[in-house]
Amino acid sequence: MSKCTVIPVLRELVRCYQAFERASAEHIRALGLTPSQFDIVATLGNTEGMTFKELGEKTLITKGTLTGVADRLADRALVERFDCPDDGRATILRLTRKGERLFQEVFAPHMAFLLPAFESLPEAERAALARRLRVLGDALEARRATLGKAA
Amino acid sequence: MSKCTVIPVLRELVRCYQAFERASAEHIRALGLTPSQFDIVATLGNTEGMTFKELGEKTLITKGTLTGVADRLADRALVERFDCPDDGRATILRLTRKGERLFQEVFAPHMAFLLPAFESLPEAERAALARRLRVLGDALEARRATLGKAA
DNA sequence: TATTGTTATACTCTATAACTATA
DNA sequence: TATAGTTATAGAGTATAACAATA
Repeated sequence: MSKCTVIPVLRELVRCYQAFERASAEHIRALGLTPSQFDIVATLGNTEGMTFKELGEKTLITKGTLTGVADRLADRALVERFDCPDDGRATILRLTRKGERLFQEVFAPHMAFLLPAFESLPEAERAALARRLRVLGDALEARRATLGKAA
Repeated sequence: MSKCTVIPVLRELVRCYQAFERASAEHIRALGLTPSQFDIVATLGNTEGMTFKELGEKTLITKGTLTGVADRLADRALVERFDCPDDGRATILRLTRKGERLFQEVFAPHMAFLLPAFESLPEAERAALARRLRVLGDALEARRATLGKAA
């Protein structure tokens, strides 16, 4: 019925995200990181580290792939593994000091670069946008959860 | 200064997009298409076809990669190439009848599946969301355009 | 000379399934 | 038995640069 108001939202969501991706891509590659590697570094930033399982859930990267991505970051001494004290099967991945430094050195300039774009919306509208994206995001996650149920 | 209202928008944008991606991924893979291939099919859907150049601009896929993705779709007879009448250098890619059929058979059910999630927002809010995403997307594109200028 | 698409290369990501070690 | 992470494999995507044909 109201498909006519769904398509525009979807189109703008994709377009807006892609614009963000595009604007970020050059910054990321300048660091010598792939998008997946950046995803990991960004997710680990400002945390004490987390298990591969958690990391996989947050980044949409499956565990087999994650091992390889983590290996490449570890080769560059940006992340390190250590045993999870709570569960002998689990491994925790966290940024090394070098990784922390990269994260800090990169994020501030990156946000500063993006900031003017976000200022195209007045503050109140930004808040409203965030709220609605959250509602829609929750609904999309709930919708997906129905997939496993009845197939 | 107002970084505190930027981060939430960014986080929700990413999360919402990823929720959409996740919800779509299983549908797409059920067709035996990769995300990039789906991207091409979706972009070509309801068009007369377009050049590789246009397709690359719309999908963020670089020309070298595009050749390979198009080849794999052509192997499955979902797309076909023909010479651009206006420019001897250009090649137009378009959906075959089989590709059109796939597009039609896939999009209606896919939208029908996603629809309930979008109905989590009343119609007026959906329209507002689309408008703000558009403003932000435009601003992000404009921001990116400044990159090439002063380096 | 510049542009369109292809080719070649080298690497990364990806899904999947089998494997290990813990639980 | 189930779960966390690794390994192995085969295919696909990716950036880049060199190339042919056309503008």
